[in-house]
Amino acid sequence: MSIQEVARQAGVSVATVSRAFNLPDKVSAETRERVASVARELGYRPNASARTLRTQRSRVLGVVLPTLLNPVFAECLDGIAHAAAELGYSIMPVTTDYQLGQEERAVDLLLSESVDGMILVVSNPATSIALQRLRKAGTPYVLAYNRHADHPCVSVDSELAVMQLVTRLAALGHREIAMVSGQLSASDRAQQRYRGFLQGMQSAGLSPRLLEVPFIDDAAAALADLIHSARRPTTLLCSNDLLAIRAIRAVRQAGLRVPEDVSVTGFDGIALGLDLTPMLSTVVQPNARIGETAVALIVQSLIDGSVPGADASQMLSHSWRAGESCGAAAGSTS
Amino acid sequence: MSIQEVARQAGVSVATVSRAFNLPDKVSAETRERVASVARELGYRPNASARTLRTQRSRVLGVVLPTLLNPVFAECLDGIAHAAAELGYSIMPVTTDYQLGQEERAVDLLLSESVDGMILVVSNPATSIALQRLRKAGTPYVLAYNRHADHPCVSVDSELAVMQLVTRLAALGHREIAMVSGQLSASDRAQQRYRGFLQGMQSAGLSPRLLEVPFIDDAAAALADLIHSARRPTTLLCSNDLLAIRAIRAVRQAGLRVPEDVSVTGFDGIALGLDLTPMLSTVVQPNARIGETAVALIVQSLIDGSVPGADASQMLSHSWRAGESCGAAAGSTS
DNA sequence: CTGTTAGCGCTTTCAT
DNA sequence: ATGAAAGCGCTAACAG
Repeated sequence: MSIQEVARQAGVSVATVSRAFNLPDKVSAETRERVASVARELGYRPNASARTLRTQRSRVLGVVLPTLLNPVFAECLDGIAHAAAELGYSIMPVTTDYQLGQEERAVDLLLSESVDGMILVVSNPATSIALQRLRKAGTPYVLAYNRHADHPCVSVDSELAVMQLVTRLAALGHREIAMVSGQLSASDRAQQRYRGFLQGMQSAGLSPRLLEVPFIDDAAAALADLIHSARRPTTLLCSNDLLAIRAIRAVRQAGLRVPEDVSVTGFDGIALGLDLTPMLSTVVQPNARIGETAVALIVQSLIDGSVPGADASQMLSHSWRAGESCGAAAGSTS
Repeated sequence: MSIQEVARQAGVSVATVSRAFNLPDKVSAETRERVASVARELGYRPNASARTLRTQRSRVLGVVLPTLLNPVFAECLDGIAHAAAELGYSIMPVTTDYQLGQEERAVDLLLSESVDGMILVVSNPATSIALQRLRKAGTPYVLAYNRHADHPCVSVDSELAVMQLVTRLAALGHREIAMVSGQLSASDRAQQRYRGFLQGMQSAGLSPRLLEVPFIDDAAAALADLIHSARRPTTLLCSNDLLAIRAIRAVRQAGLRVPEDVSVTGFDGIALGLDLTPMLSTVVQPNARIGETAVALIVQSLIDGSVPGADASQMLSHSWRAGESCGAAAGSTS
């Protein structure tokens, strides 16, 4: 079912059929309707590859993200999908499973697919080879969750958010606060959150402790050790919600209560946290809006014919969900 | 950066460049390497649209699913993404937000994009207009989670799974079992699960109760009512994990314990359920494998040059995750 | 083993 | 308002 066939059956040229769809007012009403009706009858669907080849625009946005198994990214992708659909774009997501090599493969793949732009969540913008190649290619791109002075990024101020959180915890009487994080070297987000933790603890005059859990599957055991350690933390400040949920379980498995014995906080604001008992106390990122904003940035640049620069970066505001997994420090009078 | 440029710089014809990449053994080693090195230098990337237009194969699989906000579908899409990547395919997902109209739009869009095949989760295969159109178009497709005699489906035997679950509950002394479901008319899965419930209850000689929650946001209130009703159920058998998680919260908000006072069971087997406390007792579907299997079916048909028929349907095995949210009936001696 | 060439379906000047 | 024709980048006969 090509445009040729429609043209033939409608008794017009292919150019007219094309115009009837793309530049309706350059075609007489009569012709336009005849073409439309023939097209409908034949079930004609314009061929996107041909259009892409001819116009050099695909109306597809590439998305590179670590995994769909973490609801943070699923929520973000959902936001991307909606915003893209709204603006007439399709999306082509590629997961990297947190593997650097996959980032490059993903970018190459998407460049081959002639995507008009890319949204990516990389491990570390400062060192990403994929990003260098992408920039050289000249395809518009925006980073999500990442934060770096040389690239356009949509993110939240993680550092500030964690500092505020530490302040809040200190006010609740917590003095033994341990941060629980995935591998710090694995992502700039983790590092930013950790920096915020260090600063916050310093401001509060508290000494920081860190539990780094390189492999997520070891989290339970590592957490158990921490909970049973000599100076048991009164708060487990987790670097993300998934970790926090595991931490809550670890605390309870140890026979302790959350938040009465140990407070647990998360970071991400995944929707599921709202339905847990105790409701997850966490720093909420506007995940869907991060995705939507990234799409808006890309599409705007497509309209302008520009490429988003670092100055296009947007810092979206985070918020605190009080939840129920965080309370006053045990034995505190506050 | 086109194949022309590479050809020119390498001093060969475009055909030879094309061969060097796609049919390496039809080209002398020397030429092949020269082409490869020129291509590398120039950062040449074959244009997928041109190839698609020429070969009539895009190596893209379309995916139509309700939402990415439910981890079930995110897990399935993750499986699809991995299997597709493994086989050299890209994916183009479209979400429908459970809206019938969106299913048609999604299918049309993906047909326009010349996807080689589609994997879809529709509301109801029996009545789906999108499916009719898709079949007429002749593009290979496979349904996931859906189940229907006229279409190729990858699913689990939901009916059986719920029957088995009821039997298990009855053995634990539960007699007041209420099923909690989303809108039954909204999906064939919900209906199948409900049928399994009815059959199981009948076999056990128990009288079924149903709480249908049309709008998920009303779940909390509706569940609270049910829990405070005259004959409080000893088990809330939920139609999916998200509902079960909300149910657990509702029970606790009512000042009751799970599972001591009320047992709660789910259906789906989302990974997060493992980390909850109590760990979610649920019917586990192999979500990633459902996606992988669907991909395998499509790709096989692409190789065969066939279109998967209903006889290609696969029923994957489910399992029961005992978890901790389901226990013996209160006051039961078993 | 390599080159020439047609054409996939579409948009877009340039004419008329 | 409409048509003719070129060409986007690639692959696959076909010829040599």
